[in-house]
Amino acid sequence: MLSFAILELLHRKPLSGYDLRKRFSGSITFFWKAGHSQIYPELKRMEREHLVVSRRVTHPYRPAKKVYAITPEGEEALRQWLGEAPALQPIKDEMLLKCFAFHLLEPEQADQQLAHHAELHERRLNHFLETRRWLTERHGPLPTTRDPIVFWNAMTLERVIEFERSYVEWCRSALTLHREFLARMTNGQAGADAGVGEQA
Amino acid sequence: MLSFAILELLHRKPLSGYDLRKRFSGSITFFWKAGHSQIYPELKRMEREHLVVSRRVTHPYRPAKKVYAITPEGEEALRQWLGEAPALQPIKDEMLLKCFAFHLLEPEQADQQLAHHAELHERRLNHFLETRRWLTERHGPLPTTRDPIVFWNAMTLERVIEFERSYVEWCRSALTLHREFLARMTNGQAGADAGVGEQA
DNA sequence: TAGGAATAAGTCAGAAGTGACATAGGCCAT
DNA sequence: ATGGCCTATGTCACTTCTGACTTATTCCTA
Repeated sequence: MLSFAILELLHRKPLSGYDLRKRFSGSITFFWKAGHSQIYPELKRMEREHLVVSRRVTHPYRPAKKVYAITPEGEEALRQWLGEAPALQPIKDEMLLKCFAFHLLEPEQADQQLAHHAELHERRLNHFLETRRWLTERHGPLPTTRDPIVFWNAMTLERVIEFERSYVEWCRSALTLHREFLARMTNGQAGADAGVGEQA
Repeated sequence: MLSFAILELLHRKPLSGYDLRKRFSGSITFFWKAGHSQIYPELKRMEREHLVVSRRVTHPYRPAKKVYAITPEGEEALRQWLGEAPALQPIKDEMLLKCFAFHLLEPEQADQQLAHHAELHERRLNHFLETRRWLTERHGPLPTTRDPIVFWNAMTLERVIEFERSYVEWCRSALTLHREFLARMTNGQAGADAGVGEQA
């Protein structure tokens, strides 16, 4: 999988391992991330398999770098992979796993965690919104682009923005519902089903 | 991480490896999944570390099973983990990675993939909605529960339902926008910026 | 009576991913 | 001149995860 992400980036423009590393912890992080300890060995493997070629580039006052470019074979592999329908991603979310177990925690601690997580996602949301602003400034209003690359970039961005937006919303609504739940518990402590009767 | 998911389930009720495996490919799949080749060794490791204890249970007409139960040490570990704030999950989604590269594909192929993916997520959404119906039938309308376990179960479910809903919506809107994009391309082929003028 | 499904428990090789460690030159500020 | 940051490339040990293979019993159906 990582190899295809690399191929896609190299298809746009030849890059060094260092450049790739910056992308995988920067703009591309929306949908894929990788550390440099994964990238360098992967590039070597890909060169062995002729998907990419490297060229040594020396710079008067910088360490030499190896700039990788995609080969026709690499492009072929990329297109082939693109044609296959991806399977559903399994959802793996530590926060949800914890949420599932929150009944073991003091209610205030659960609230605290929800509030904190809302903040984390909101921060990432703002980052994505900024990226969108930046994209719009460079390429004009996105619904009118004529560049397929910009178009699909924008579509990808929309998805992660929507993801973060709905996550933040969920945290907030869970907080509200939890407070209501607690109020229900302290109000009519006696009858186990009092709340149901009141609502009906 | 897997160990905490296991501890949480064992806290509810002692289970065999086989039972756990069913949960990790069934109801619990919303937010965590694991194969049995992960579960069995993990249980052994956890028993070595005294987080769980196993008891051999023989059954007249079934293979013998090992039923695992959480220990006080295990519960302590679970509570401690629960108290720590989880970090943001990195988003890793093969579909989004492909979407980012769709400019390399024939437009019809991109449409096909989006439509197919919408269907996959819709199917999962329907599955979650059914789970919610089932939960409501058993425990009454969720906003009025008095059981913390049911409450947090419901909250977790709400999140994954919202996730799937927004994913399906995104697929559909991307499809629509893509068709508009293509129309814009074939309409005013000549001027590179004709579309912008028309919109303004 | 043969085969399939469900119950039950594993192993193992390999891929993927993480975090720490290692090295090295140049730039800039204190 | 010393320390910290940026460029630049790597290794290594470890954990996690995946998919395939293995074994055994019982129950039901064709």
